[in-house]
Amino acid sequence: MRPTVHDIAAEAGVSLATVDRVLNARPGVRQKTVAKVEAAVERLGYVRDVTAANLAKKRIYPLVFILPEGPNSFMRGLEAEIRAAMLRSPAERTSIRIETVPPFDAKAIVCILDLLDPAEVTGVALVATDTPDVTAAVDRLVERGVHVATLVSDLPGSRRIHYCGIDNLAAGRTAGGLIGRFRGGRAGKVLVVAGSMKLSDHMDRASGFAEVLGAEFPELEIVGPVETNDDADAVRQAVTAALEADAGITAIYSLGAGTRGLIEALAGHVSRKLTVVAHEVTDHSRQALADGLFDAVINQDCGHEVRSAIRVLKARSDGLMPISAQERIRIDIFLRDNLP
Amino acid sequence: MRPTVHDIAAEAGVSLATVDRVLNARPGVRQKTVAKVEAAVERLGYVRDVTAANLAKKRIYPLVFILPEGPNSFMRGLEAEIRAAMLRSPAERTSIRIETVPPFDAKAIVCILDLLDPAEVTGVALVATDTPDVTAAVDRLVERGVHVATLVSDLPGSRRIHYCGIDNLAAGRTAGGLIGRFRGGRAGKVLVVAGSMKLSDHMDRASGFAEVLGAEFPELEIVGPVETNDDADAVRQAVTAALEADAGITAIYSLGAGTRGLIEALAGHVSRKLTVVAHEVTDHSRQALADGLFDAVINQDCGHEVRSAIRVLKARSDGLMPISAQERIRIDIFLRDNLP
DNA sequence: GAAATTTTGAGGTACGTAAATCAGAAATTG
DNA sequence: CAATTTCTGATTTACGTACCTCAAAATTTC
Repeated sequence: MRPTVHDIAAEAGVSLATVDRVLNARPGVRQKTVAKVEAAVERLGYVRDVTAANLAKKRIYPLVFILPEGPNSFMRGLEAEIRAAMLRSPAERTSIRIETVPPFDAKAIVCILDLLDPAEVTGVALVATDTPDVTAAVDRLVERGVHVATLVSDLPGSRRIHYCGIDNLAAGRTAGGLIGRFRGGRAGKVLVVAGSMKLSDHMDRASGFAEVLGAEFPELEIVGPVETNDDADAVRQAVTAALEADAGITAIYSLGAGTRGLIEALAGHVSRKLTVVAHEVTDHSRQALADGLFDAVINQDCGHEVRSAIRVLKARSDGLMPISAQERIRIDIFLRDNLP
Repeated sequence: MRPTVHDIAAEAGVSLATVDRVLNARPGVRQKTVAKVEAAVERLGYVRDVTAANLAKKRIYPLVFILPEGPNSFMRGLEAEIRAAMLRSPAERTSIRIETVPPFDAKAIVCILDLLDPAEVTGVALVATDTPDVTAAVDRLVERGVHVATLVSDLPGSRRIHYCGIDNLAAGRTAGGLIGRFRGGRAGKVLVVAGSMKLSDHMDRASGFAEVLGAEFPELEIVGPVETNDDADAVRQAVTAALEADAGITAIYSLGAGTRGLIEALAGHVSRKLTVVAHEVTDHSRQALADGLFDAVINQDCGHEVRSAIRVLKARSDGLMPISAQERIRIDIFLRDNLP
């Protein structure tokens, strides 16, 4: 049987009340006595029963998710997963609020972060552009005692406790490896379509992609990246223009959103037999895979990301470390043959 | 606030004791009263607080994992994950026992299953060959009230409550899609190396692979599958023999274990520039990817599988349904570019 | 060394559920 | 209608922890 507070009290030769004071960092215990209790905890290998503690505390974890509004299918899928998690709130002792902000609007994010009350929120998960003001706002919030996790796109220099998303450098490299192998050594140009280089995930994907093409597939030349702000119409126009301007383009790597626009542009050039790799499984990309318009789609499981964010934020609020392997978000590769 | 048993008692106009009798299916309650309580539960949307219940019950979940012994790296990785889960046992209220059996030894599995005492075990997760005697033993165990989950390889006709593993038909299709695209339309033969057709996962992979090649890549002809019982030496001999016998082989799909043998065989034929897809990331396959000997490795995250098995078996013991999306094991595709 | 302060002990209640006892009420049986 | 049997209520203890109060002990301060 695992030891309880009673065992600690007996082992340390103090009363239950003192053990409680030490374990919960309450004042009024001499340093010498604190050491005795801590030694007993160490000796017996005591670990607080979090479920019993939560029951006694009637603890709930108030969490806030911040993500962009708008038609972006991936973000809406993410939101759906958050809503699914909200349905499990009673069982998981969470209380989740969703805040949406205009896409690429750093000021709006900063504003929300600064208005959060640490007394009312224990953790925040946010999808953010990697700009200095957002990083600063995150750091201010962490300073005020709120745990912050980044979602989908990281803020590398910030004090966030965890990043819930895929390794985007590896994702870009994967795309490079796939396109390179699919082209089978034939020379040509690859159009790279991105949303915004202010998003660290897009930056990383572009870097990883360029790295692999440079190292393993020198016969492929990169065109771009063109920035579209993840807007489908902008993507359609940019891709159409590029394809018409340059007959040497034989492949496309779309590392951002606006997949609908990409599909519309491709529909006008079916004869080109382009190798296409895009990101995120949505209704559109799924159909494009099935139709043979896309060769592969790189995906991140947003359900996993949301559940991971909740686990990590809860664990940190309890002062625990999460299972790191469980929190690693995998890079999923879908071909038409393994669509779920 | 979510309703408690007290609220149910008040709402139904009965005592706490009666609510308890109904909720825990204890005898001595008239059908009419049961209905009253159930109606109150329905009206208030009561859900039992599992953590409080477990605390009161001092509940632990005794689980048994059955897996093959021997040098198979994947199985040893699986065992390592089970041992990692055992370290979390105190917090997760599990008590896990590992039983190992000789590989492909159906009788040994049957023997262990039949000797399990339902009073001492609530759930079993096993890696098994798909043979009628194992299926029958699983059904007997389920009949005796033990929850059974299959791990890695399924027992399709059995009464197991859950299969913790990838969709192997889709995995085979994925391998087909990858090899087909990597070959870029060039005709040739693909050697398929399997462990045993008595394993449903190997069967499914072979079927999926053949399906995609037949439908999408008719220029590729399948040789095999050759069966090696997942023995590395047998794999080496089989692959070496096939490569020497047939100069038309341009690709290999290794859908079972014994990857070391495959690598040794390939080392003697580096000039052939074969397209190779294998299963499971291990030290060997990781090195082969890095060396460019393998083009892709299809993987299943055994940590996820173990955690999923534990969650499912626990949930079923509590009469709950797990989050199905969380329990779907993804097919991971690794290129040298996205190795973790 | 008395007074003030800090530290500690003892005991209780609570969280939501499980599980038990025992007395009393209701229904069924003869 | 009495004697059973079946059902129900009231109450208690327990799980492991949190948090509270009050008194007693130990320590520090003057």
